Amino acid sequence: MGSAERKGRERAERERRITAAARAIAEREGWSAVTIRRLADEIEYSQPVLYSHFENRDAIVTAVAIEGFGELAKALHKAAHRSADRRKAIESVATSYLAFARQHPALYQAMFTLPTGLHFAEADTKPELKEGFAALAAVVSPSRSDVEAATETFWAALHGLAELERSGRIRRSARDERIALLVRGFLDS
Amino acid sequence: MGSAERKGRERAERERRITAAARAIAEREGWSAVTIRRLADEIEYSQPVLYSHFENRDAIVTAVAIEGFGELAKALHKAAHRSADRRKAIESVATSYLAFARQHPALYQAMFTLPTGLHFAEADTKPELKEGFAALAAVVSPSRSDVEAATETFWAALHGLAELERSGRIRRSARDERIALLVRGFLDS
DNA sequence: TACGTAATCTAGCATTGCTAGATTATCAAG
DNA sequence: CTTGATAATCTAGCAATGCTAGATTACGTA
Repeated sequence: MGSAERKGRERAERERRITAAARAIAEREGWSAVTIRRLADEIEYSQPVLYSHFENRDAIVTAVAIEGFGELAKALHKAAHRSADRRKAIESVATSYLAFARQHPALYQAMFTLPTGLHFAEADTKPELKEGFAALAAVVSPSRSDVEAATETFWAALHGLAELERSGRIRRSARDERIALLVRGFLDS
Repeated sequence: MGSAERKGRERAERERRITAAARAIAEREGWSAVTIRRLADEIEYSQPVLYSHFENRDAIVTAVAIEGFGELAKALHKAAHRSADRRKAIESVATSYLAFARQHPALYQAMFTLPTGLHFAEADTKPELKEGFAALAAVVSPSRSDVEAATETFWAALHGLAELERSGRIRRSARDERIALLVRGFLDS
């Protein structure tokens, strides 16, 4: 009687479709267009069904955000291994980070500026969240004693650049110049 | 017949009360508690009156944000002149910036993460927005040729630190250590 | 086949931003 | 002082939102 397993699979698949729809709509029309009714339409179920998968709307945003952290971690890991030269590796990671934020603005927004209740540097931190941090740490400066603080600072700089660029508060034209400055600041151990 | 002037003053005063109420409620209970009905109650007028002052809710947030940029600029200017030593000046500015973000979280949110349609580095940039940038620029490195890019990068780092700290994604305990790292990165011209 | 449970839906509540149209206050002209 | 036009303000309501109680249907089991 594998019907329970089948139901489980179908449930998981439906949940996947919910987050996928949320992400797609958000990326196309912004998060304010992601309404429960709209998602219900998209998956061809009634609204209450969504609440059997997620506690509330924010939980859907959170699910998308976690997905995003996984993808960002993968991208950063890849970028970190593109060169053996430390300077080039840092630069590659920085460029990748900013490209990720630029190419998935709604996803990035879910990860960092929408209320999700996701925390780091705490006991219940999800693995997806830790991996990205690890990829940054690996490239910052494996030798220095203050790896964690240095990684946090590097991450903050990248996040700030991503945010200020997205909101049109720093010049898009000077992106490379800023990356160069940032990388230089993190080179001299 | 100075009644027109009196009406103008009363109107301005009412507008001031609207933004003040919005800011106070936001700082106490978060921006989601700032509803038009609530503000109308607070100023003891009906809801439509608010729309004779602001086009919509976002415009009220924007007004508060501009107020915030003015105050931040003042704080940074003051911090920049606290020491003649460049290293100490930078450090003072960085510390002030982060303290400002920490002490007025809702205000800072209005300035940077809520949709306001405020831009920089553009023609219609408001003076309040430019002044803060100028205070940062003054301290970064008046000698180097790339002042603007350096200032943007410094600003981004500060903004990133403020945001990641607020959302609990970097350790509060390591704040000073991160500031030290940041300042060192921006010292060697 | 009948029953009990789980899955799903219909219908609705309260709250939101915003607005049309009615009502009241204001003030110059007669 | 009265009148009438204009400006200021309010009442009442719309459509959309997140969310949920209670009815209905589907489904596996005895």
